[in-house]
Amino acid sequence: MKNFVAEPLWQALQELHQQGILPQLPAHLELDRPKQQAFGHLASNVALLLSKSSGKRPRELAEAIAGALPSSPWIEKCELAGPGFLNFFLRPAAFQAAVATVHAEGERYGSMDMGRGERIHLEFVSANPTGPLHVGHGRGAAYGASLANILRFCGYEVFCEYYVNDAGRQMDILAASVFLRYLEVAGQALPWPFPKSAYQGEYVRDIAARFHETAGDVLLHAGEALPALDGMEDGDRMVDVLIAHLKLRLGAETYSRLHAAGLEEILADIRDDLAGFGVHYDNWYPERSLMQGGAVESAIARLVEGGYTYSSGGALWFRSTEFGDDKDRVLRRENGAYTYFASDVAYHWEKFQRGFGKMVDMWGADHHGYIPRVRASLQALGQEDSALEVLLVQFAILYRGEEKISMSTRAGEFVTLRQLREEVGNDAARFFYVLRRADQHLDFDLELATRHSEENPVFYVQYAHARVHSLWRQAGERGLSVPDGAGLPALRTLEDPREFVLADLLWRFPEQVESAAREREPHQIAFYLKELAASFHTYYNATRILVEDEDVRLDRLALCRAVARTLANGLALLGVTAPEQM
RNA sequence: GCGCUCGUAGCUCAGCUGGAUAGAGCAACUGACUACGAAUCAGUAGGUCGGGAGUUCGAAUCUCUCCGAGCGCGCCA
Repeated sequence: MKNFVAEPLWQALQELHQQGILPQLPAHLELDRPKQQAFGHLASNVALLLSKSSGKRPRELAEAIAGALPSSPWIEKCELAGPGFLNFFLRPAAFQAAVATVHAEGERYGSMDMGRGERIHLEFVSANPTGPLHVGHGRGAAYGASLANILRFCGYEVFCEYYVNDAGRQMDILAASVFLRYLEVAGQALPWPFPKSAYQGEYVRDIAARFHETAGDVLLHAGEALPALDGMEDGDRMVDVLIAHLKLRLGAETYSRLHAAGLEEILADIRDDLAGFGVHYDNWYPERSLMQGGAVESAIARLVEGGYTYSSGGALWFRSTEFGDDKDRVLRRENGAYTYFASDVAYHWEKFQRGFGKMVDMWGADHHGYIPRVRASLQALGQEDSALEVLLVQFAILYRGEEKISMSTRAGEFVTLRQLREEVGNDAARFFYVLRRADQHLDFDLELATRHSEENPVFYVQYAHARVHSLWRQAGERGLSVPDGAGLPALRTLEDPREFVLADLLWRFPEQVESAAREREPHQIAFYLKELAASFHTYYNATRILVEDEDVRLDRLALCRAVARTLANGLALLGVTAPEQM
């Protein structure tokens, strides 16, 4: 729609440029939608921007531009206003064209080819598989999946990946936790209370019980001489002692069986949970494969060859300070083990090797201090700084009424994503999650969400969609003719200002999608949908749609149907259903 | 202490690469169903955009500085 004005405006500017009145043309044209009706449908500030380089006063320049505008079937008039704004008023035909465009493009309305098939690697959630996903992870899932949909809609080829941290110490702690519960299941009492630094959740007990069913008592011997933990502080060292004991007593093979039992079961649960939430991945990337495939060694070898490393205190360090990081970072510890950072360097390098020139990572906001070092490593490995984009997602803060609920995975007192989905439903959860900018804290009040779920904005939007379909049902019952898509009405009768407001909003959808994609902000779609639904409800309450006059009726139905189509397209981007009845 | 993010109506939040009188939803108050779904709508009230200074035709938006909040600063992941 902006092209209706942008093209003639651009012609006028070029005309003045050739005449020598404008020494310089703007890099791009910006058209605003003024808040006040008196300022027209679209406004340009180009005269204000060009006044300096042309040495002319803004109003004088605006006048010249207005005079050079070619005539257009879409533009009613162009007025000068304020310090030098150009205010454009559109003809009804411009709005009527919106309805026809929506119907012509259907499910593809709002899509575009901005990305031109560019490949984007999108990594999100990637929670450690040490327990079920909680509501904080749900936010990342909803945000990432919606962003993937939006980017695909804009012509990008998006590859979604979940990075599985299956190699770290946290997994060892899980294995130890499962083992202790296993002893209890087998009827063997622990010589000390279950450690607080181990995973306490009920799910650990369940995994242990199933593991006992398949493995039997063959691991029991390792529980016979458990290390004395008396007097030891319940913390990292205590679990390390336990892990060391287990590895020694069980042997590598049996230990890895125990390790795998926990990992596989939890991972299966996470996959199932996300799939049920409408979140799909193209690949699940195990951290262990980096180790086993030698990717870590080769990435680090590259850093060493490039002269970006040094040894100190028996450890291998990366000079990340050369690329703006606060301090240098350890890649390989004194004990020879690689750090988590080392595998992350390898992981990002490996993504690049797979042909992804563009990587978008979504991390919890508490990881923001981690960005400079990863960015540094990519630069040291010769990649463009812009190759990696990190989006931070604040964790959701969960409330039950006034009471804040803590979400420590180890303590096991968290609300799972699965529980949330069951309580409020997928639609409400998906919509609610993207109703805020990702980098803002999200207060999620369970009591409100469960008790007053009908107050959730998602119902407001879905209701607007259902109302349109209700019109069709009504028309059918009364034997009235309805537009059938093939024979779209000419839309001559649409001329109510409220109809133009709606049509103008329909025009805005593609612009909003583009903006959401560019800024990586799905919440823009959610806000847009609320606005479109509100305008529709207003129109619906003020205007009778199913009137006797057939021309008017068909036009209004076509407009309503275009609204429903646009609502459905937008909801689909957010992974929310568009019901025809509620 | 250093770094990142943030501070907009009673509450929760929008505000598009600075644009013309700062918006929405809840909550409060007043109205609209013998009418296509009242899960809705119309209206009233509510803000020195944390304080101050600067940049310019023009600042919630950019810069600086204070105040306040959250997070991060490990040979953890």
